[in-house]
Amino acid sequence: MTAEAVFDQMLEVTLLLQTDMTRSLSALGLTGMKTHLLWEVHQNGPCPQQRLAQALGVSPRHVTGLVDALGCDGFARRLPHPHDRRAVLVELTDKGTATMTQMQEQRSRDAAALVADLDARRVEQLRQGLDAVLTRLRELVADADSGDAGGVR
Amino acid sequence: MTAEAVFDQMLEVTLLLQTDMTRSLSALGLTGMKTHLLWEVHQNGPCPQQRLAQALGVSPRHVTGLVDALGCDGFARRLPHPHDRRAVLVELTDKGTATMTQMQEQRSRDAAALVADLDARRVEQLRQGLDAVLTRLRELVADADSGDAGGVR
DNA sequence: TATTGTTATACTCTATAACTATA
DNA sequence: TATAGTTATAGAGTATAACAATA
Repeated sequence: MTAEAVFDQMLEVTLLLQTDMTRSLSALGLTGMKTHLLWEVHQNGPCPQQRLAQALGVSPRHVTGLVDALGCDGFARRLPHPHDRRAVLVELTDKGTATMTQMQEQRSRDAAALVADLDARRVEQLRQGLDAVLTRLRELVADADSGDAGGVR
Repeated sequence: MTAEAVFDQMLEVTLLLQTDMTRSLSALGLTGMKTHLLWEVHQNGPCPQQRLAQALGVSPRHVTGLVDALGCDGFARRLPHPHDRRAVLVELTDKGTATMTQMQEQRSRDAAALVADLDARRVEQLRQGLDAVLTRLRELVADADSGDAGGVR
């Protein structure tokens, strides 16, 4: 059935995208989590670790380790929080900022390369198809979520 | 640009599919790797660990651990190899076979649910669009591969 | 001598709990 | 008393290297 073909394709996309991302990040000495953290700080500016832990959905302890490692590799550093002496702010170094900027540019190039074989009408059809699938997929995941957490409902 | 919208959608598909898969597998006491191993054996029948290591792209040592864990949880077991006393064959238990069969059925249901909002023509358009994107994506990944491994060439 | 699998060891990612300093 | 972050500890997942049994 065609539905299964589409599902298989999406699984392959998932596999390839993940493989490629893991590999290109590890060439920079980064992991998905470290990159996610860097991305948050790049988007929102200097940020206390507590908030990063919530944004990334990991433990505060884990953020300590992440920031330690990113500090070691020169991507980020800790600043004293101006009003709360318990907290620290994490900010990007020049290297961290440059890395995030390059990543954005690379993403644009990859996006263009991916649909290079399709004319504009086809790309738009693809976008609409993926939109419908994503709507359903979000529902499926949310259902499983509440089923896990909420029990009977 | 629309190309970037499509790219973002594919990233979201990747994220959702992976989140959902990790969660539903862990409810069964499985990981992606263990499931992949089970899948190989389910498809190809009893199999020496060496071949599994190559199929999964992991170290032989890792397969030992995987098979130990799967044996512990009753999904698979080791058999003596009939012709080579160095080797063992890994085969599925009834529980392992039943689990793989259920997974296939669930996959069919999920595939149908995902495109439920689209008529057959739209699904076919989506399939063709994804096909073009996948062709490019495979190239991108393969290029990065040879760039990593093969050097200048 | 080459191959299959295992024992020994280590590194990364991630979590929980106890503790310190500050609010 | 509550909050931010760190120290201590632990458990997956994965790798390499050395070793045993067999080919």
